[in-house]
Amino acid sequence: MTTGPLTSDTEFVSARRSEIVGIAAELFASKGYANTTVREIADAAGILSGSLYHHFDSKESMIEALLRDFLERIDAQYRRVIAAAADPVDALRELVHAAFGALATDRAAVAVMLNEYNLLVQYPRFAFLHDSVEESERLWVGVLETGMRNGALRADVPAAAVYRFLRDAIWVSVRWYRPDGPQRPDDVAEEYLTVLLSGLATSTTTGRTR
Amino acid sequence: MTTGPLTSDTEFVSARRSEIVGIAAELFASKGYANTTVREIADAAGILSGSLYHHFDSKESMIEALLRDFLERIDAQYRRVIAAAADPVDALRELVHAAFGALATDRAAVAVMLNEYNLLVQYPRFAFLHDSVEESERLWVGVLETGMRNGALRADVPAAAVYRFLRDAIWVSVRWYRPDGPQRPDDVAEEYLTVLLSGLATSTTTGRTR
DNA sequence: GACTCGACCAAGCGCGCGCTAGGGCGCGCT
DNA sequence: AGCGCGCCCTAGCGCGCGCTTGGTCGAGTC
Repeated sequence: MTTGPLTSDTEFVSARRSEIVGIAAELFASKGYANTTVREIADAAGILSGSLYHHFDSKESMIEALLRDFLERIDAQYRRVIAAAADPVDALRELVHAAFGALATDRAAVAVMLNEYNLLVQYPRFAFLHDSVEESERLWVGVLETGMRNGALRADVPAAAVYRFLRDAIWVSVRWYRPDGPQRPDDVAEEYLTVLLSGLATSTTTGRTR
Repeated sequence: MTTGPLTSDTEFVSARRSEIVGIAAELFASKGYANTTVREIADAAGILSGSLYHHFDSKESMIEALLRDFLERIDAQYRRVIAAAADPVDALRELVHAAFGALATDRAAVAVMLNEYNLLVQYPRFAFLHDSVEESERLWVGVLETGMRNGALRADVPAAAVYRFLRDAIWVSVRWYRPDGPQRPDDVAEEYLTVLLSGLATSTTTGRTR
């Protein structure tokens, strides 16, 4: 490594390149990957389209860089909060907060992940998406199952189903969540957790099965 | 109207046209609208790309026909189950079942709606999407608020937030739900309703607020 | 038998896309 | 002063896209 004493041991990428990834991310998030042209990305970056190819060898590698970076950071974050949690319910709470936190700090990346995952994951180049999603599932399901075993969480619904439910409900709220609005990510997380843990019904509700 | 005595009073469209809409829907759902070419749609229909333009005047009008039809039917379905319900909780249960039912009968349309809504709604031509989504929200929120007022549902979370949470969690399950799998739509609906109404926590769980 | 009409074919146009090749320019290092 | 290199420009290639135009064919109607 010849990145000098001030850089970390992670691979060095130019600041300009990271900046362009962020610009592309915003466009991908708002109009979709396929509907975003390299000319639009270049315009937004203040350069010509050809100049993008000094930093990337294709449009695909822009979205790849974006998603690799995001998934790596969210995975590290999940591991951190699980390690620091006192018990499974606490871990679950912190996981939900972490996911909503990502909604604020990485809004564009979450939107791109949500919108383009199904398309991209079909190609070998983006197999890492599938790996990362599976790894997250392993972490969440582990927390849920521990909670079910020790009786803190109800065990009559499969942990994997609960996880899918949660993940989707959280990620998809990127569609309407506005970071400049009145609600902080932690507020939304608490709202979700309230419904998730205690349920919508009151004690007067009859538990009929239809 | 000159559609003959056997057709309903709804606008007549040729059977072939409807068939092609269905074929296009599958492609739009699996690879995205922008990534589906008119040549692929024509191939799947067994004709040449130019021949599509006998039935439609553009690729856009195919997705428009698909979504108009779907939204009209789901709206009618929502109204039907609300009118037939005995109380708000019953209505909520039936709404959830209806939404999951649409997942089975109109999988492609739901997927297209989920994936392309944000893009399409920006164009005046697709303003009807926004109208229809607002109408659905009105219906669901009405049910939720009635339930909150009469004490059957907890009232400390805004009805609109609960609705968004529910809608998203249900629709997005089109990403993993397999109609040919072991789970019937009603099974999944019951699983969702269990968590939704009663919550994940058991009585031993402490209700800490972080 | 003449006519209509819905369904499709044959051939290809023009545009905008992702991407390329080669060159210019200034900053920092020696 | 000279050089290397990171960054960007100029100019444009070729392909695949949505869509068009004019025509063919067969079933139904009187």
